[in-house]
Amino acid sequence: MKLLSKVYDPQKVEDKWYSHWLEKNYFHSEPNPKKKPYTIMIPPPNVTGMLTMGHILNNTLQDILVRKARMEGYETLWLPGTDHAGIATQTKVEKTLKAKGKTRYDLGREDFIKLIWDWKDKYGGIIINQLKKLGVSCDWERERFTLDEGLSKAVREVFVQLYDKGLIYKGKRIINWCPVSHTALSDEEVIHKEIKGNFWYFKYPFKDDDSKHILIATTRPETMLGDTAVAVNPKDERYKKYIGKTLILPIVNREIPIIADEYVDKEFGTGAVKVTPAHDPNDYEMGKRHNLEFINIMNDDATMNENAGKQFIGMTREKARKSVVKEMENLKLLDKIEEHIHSVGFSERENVPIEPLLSQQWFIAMEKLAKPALKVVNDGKIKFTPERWIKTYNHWLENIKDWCISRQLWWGHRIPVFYCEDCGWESAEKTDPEKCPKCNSKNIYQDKDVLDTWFSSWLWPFSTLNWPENNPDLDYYYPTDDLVTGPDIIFFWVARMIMAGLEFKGEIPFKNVYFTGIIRDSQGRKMSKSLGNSPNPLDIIDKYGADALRFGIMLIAPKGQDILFDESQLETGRNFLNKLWNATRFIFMNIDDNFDYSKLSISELELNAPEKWILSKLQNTVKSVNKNLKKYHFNDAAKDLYNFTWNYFCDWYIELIKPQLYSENKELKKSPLFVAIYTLKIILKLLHPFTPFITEEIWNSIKSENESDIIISDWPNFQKEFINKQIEDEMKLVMEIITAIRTIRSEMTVPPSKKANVLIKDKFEKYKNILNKNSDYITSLGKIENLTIDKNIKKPNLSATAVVENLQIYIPLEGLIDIDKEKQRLEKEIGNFKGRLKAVQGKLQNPNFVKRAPENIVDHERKKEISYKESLGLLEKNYEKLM
RNA sequence: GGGCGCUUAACUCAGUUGGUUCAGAGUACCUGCCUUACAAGCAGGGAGUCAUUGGUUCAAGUCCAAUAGUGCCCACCA
Repeated sequence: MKLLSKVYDPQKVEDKWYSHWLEKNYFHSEPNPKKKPYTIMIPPPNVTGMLTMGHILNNTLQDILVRKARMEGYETLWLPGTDHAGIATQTKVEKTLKAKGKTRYDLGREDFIKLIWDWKDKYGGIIINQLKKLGVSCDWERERFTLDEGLSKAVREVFVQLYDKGLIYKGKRIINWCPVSHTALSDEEVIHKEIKGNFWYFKYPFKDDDSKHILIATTRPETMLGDTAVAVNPKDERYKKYIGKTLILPIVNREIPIIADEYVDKEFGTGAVKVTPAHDPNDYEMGKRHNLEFINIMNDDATMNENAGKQFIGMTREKARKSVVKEMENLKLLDKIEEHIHSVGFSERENVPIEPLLSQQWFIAMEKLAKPALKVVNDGKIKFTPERWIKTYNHWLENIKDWCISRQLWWGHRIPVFYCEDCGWESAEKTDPEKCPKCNSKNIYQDKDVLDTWFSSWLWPFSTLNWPENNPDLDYYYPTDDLVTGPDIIFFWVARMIMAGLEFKGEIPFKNVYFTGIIRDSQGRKMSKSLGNSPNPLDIIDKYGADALRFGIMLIAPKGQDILFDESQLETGRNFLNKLWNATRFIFMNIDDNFDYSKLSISELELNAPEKWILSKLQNTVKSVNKNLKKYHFNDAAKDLYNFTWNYFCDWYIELIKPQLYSENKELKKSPLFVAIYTLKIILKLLHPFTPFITEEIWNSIKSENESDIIISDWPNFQKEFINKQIEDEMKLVMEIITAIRTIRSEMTVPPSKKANVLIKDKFEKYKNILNKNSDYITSLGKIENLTIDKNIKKPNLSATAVVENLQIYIPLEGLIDIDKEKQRLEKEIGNFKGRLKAVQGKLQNPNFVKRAPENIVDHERKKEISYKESLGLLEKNYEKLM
């Protein structure tokens, strides 16, 4: 037995056990044909990442699933890793260069990449170490990185397969160009925001007659420099006569045609649209339909190029906008400016407006891949929790567009396409060719672009198991079981993993997807660095301990709803663990060193009512926790454990057995104490997935020598034989009596130190047995001097009364009783019962209710009516006696 | 413009299959307690027209519809 401090101190415990678990290799998994596998692949955090509250939520959930599965006897693998996060990482390292006044171009591609690898080796482990603080039980021997050798191989295999099938293609399209990171982005990496802007009305004069003009409205004046037409709706009577005529584009003085296109909305703006095919997706489509010229007026960084005209070269978009407007004003071609709110695409990473740009990029044709992915989810082969995300998933996949996968970055998987300068050969290759297979020329080069980070992430469930090589790990662990992730990456990641799993592995990648909520601050705002409202989880762990953080988060995290987080909520978790700690201390204090409780078993003990009762309640809890975890109702499971431990075990059971524990007769304490230890041990096991550290600490001080660490102990299964409904009812009555006595004492302000006499009148001797059996418990918890139970008791003068079922409780309070107070109390109680009676009678007087409601419901209402009437009668009698 | 959520006590939220201890928890508040496990505690208490309106039903926080407020996602309206 150990001495335990009065307050639980996580700092002393957590690191010790994490090292212990690692030393014992409990987290490591190898294929074991005798066991069923249970596998989770971690959503790999960015190497650049720092632990956020989102990670805490997500990884606690996974750890709960994993630890439970491990205890249940599955061969459990939780495979960890990090994501190379193309743009984020490259930007981060470029910033360190910039501080030295350099750019990546000064270093050149090779050296720059080497620099990022150095950075990764130095800082990439930070988030992993932070996760370890949380207690996650990942198999660190299997840690992977989306840019490591094995994953690169998988990426290349996939690229070549899709290329050879014709599903990867190169094309000139309007893409989202990020002018800060100088790369194309996929549609998913663009966030639309409502921006207050302007509508500028410009006059474009006719070629034949420059006194006449057509009025157009635009939100982006600077793009007029690339206009190659003006479009109107063919049915628009106002403009019909002008179709086919030629305008002079001001400033540039280019001749542009007026074309007719259905796309144009007659009602919007002026009904005439300037067309800039190289800088707007819709205009691009129109440009193709009408064979217009595509004039790109911008450089990669969204400054103006020579096509924009000499006076604009080098200007930023913003500056060019002002210049163009001014110039138009000077030319007297600016008609008016109106305020206009419209949506602008922003780069997700850099938070700057993206530029739609015509550019040569690589794409994946997605439609074919999407179809089977839709099927497996809608057929229920992959289950989503909460289910409603299926709709979002369907909507995206049904309207899926081709995925732009090329990025003009240096950090990432390079596109494995090779070209021959001499004969024009082009091919995707699994290994770097030394010469052109067609003409033997050595004049070959590889595509300069790299792949979107998600191109490696979407292979994560099987690339981490060394696909494409056939190997025992892949056979054993794939498909994985659960995926836990946020709904914000349902398109980026979840949908694409499903597509990849089906396409390349021929099998779903996971059976269940649990979508967590998003953690927000107490005002409902998203946590973000710029707002400074994102607490550092490591500080919280220092303050409360990882267990309290885990448990606290689980208590407030409802299924799939967003979570408003406030640090004070974690106090509940911390207090709970302290309660558990102290309950343990209490038990320890009562264990005699010279008695070995591990030699006892429940079957050979004689159990009193409280023992039977707590064992029954315990099994209810086991059942409920298992049910809730199975349904991913983590907060309900946490609440089950909280309520059982605090309200049943501590508040009632331990209090009930105290007299026996303090008794001189050692025999008397054997059975209650053993049941206390037994119950505590099961609580610890159920709690272990939620709060691994404290449970391992307590477990190791209480377990018998032949038992293992709790982390690999057996998970408690429901044991029906302990359920005892009769005892539960009995104890409920006893507890109601005790509470009634306490209430009177409290309301009559009888101090706890003053013992009282209590008389209980059991008129019909209905509860004689129960009362006799449990009178000691009532005496001790009610702080009673003398307890008298009889069928013939006369209410003593000046006593407070209460009614439980049809028992009357009298507490004589000579000298203490305040008649007015007691009257008030009784009036309140009487009012209470009258209300209830009225409600019940209302139901019973409704003939339809009696006729149509099921019999047991009607029966129950009748019983209630009788009982209320009885209680009311007794209360009223007592009230009258007071007068 | 479409889709998906949310609205229950002062605050943050549970409430699964309509019925029975279903009107709850934690925090906060009030009263009394340093009762030898725990003041991060114990005992007791007050507090809600379950957003509004209508419908289905013997019976509605619970199912349906509409409305209001609020949040998120998707969508090419210059």
